[in-house]
Amino acid sequence: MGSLTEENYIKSIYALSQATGEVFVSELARKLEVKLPTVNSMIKKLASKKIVAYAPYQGIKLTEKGKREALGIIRKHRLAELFLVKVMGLGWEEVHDIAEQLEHVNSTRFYARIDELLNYPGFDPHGEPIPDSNGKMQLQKRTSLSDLDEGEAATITAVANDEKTFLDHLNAKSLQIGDRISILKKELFDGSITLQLKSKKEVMLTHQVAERILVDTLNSK
Amino acid sequence: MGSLTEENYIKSIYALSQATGEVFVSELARKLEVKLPTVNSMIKKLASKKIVAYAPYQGIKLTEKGKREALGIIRKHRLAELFLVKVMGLGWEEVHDIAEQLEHVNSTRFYARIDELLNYPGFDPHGEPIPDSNGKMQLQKRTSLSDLDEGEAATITAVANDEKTFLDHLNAKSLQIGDRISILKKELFDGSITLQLKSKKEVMLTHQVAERILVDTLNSK
DNA sequence: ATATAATGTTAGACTAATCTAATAAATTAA
DNA sequence: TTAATTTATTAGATTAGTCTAACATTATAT
Ligand SMILES: [Mn+2]
Ligand SMILES: [Mn+2]
Ligand SMILES: [Mn+2]
Ligand SMILES: [Mn+2]
Repeated sequence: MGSLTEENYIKSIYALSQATGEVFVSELARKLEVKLPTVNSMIKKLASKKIVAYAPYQGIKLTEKGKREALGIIRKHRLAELFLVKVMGLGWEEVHDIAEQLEHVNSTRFYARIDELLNYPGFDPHGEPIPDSNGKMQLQKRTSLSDLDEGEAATITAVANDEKTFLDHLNAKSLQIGDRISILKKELFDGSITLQLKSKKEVMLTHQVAERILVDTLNSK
Repeated sequence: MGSLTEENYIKSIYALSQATGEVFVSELARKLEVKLPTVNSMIKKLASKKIVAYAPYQGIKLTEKGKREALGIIRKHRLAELFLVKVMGLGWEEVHDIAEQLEHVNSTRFYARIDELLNYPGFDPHGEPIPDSNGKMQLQKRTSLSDLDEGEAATITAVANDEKTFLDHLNAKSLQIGDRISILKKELFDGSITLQLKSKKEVMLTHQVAERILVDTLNSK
């Protein structure tokens, strides 16, 4: 087990690499809100621990060991979030910050029990897959709501952002995971979208918001 | 809020001061398993933050501010322990180490919710009083089982030690908080004690163990 | 009352994690 | 293909928390 700081680097490298595969020192510095030389020296340390592969001026890549560590932390984060919602009755908009702390708790027993109480869940409150204890997670299509065309229908499966301000916004528009929606209108000018909910209510979303909502277009009725 | 390290110093100072009022640098060093100069410099820092009062070669005393901080941490520790037992179904012998980590979680919401789910409990799974959000806790008599005489009866109200090995020992002897017991025999030679449980079963305890069991002698029928 | 033991302090060094300033390499644009 | 820009590295400093070695103070025991 590394330090809390190391864990946060590993988690961020994993998150950034999901898109591209490789991560640059500058990206990581931006994400972690530290300066470049700070990241540079931490990366050297993680490289010496065989958690990342790194050669100067090349990108950073997690090793298998690094990936395993990352998935372990992500597993704890997501289990914690679901536990906070399902067992403790907190809102999906307020659990991320607490999970940022709980993900560093070192106790197999604690997390095994959470997993058990939740009946080995596959997804967190934001629709993100929860890695199992071997790091395997269920696949999911991640189509952005902003990529749908007028007339199309879909089910909200996840959100690409855990921040309170974003989720408060969705709460205000009464959008939740699992909701069936259809696209009434898509503005060419600014990409904003008008949806119809199952309740027949109409909601307008800016492109910024829509692109962070992930949907499944299978008519899973 | 101080750092995790500072919080651990504050908690230990509080614990040690419960008996004596004043705490010596050496005691604290022993408890925290660090060397004297380490404590010396940390104490200077805590003094500059007005968390302790300290003059060289005198004892360390928590200020009001320090006491408030200490009680806040103890509150979180004990709420966490009870939550782990009552809501998560863990054993009283395995919760202390997890609570050592959870006590540093910084989230009013998390702890308010635990408090609420447990219905504002007064005591933790080891019988220790839980400070309320103002730092007030219920008084309790703390008579040690080793101070009772032959023939006396009492109810186990608390244990003076949270460690797994000790609690595993009590589990093996089937002793629990709330159990009514009576003293059958007290050996003068080594202070060991033989008890009778309500189930009529007899158990022998060494002095070492008996002195860590706290009882209430009121014949609370 | 002095020696011995126990306890506490100071000085100086180390590691982890951070920073700023200076420099170097790689990329992009003119 | 040189210049400008972006990106990364090195050097050196800082803070938190720890250590060892040397010294100082206080308490205790002849
Ligand atoms: Mn999250
Ligand atoms: Mn999430
Ligand atoms: Mn405890
Ligand atoms: Mn306890």
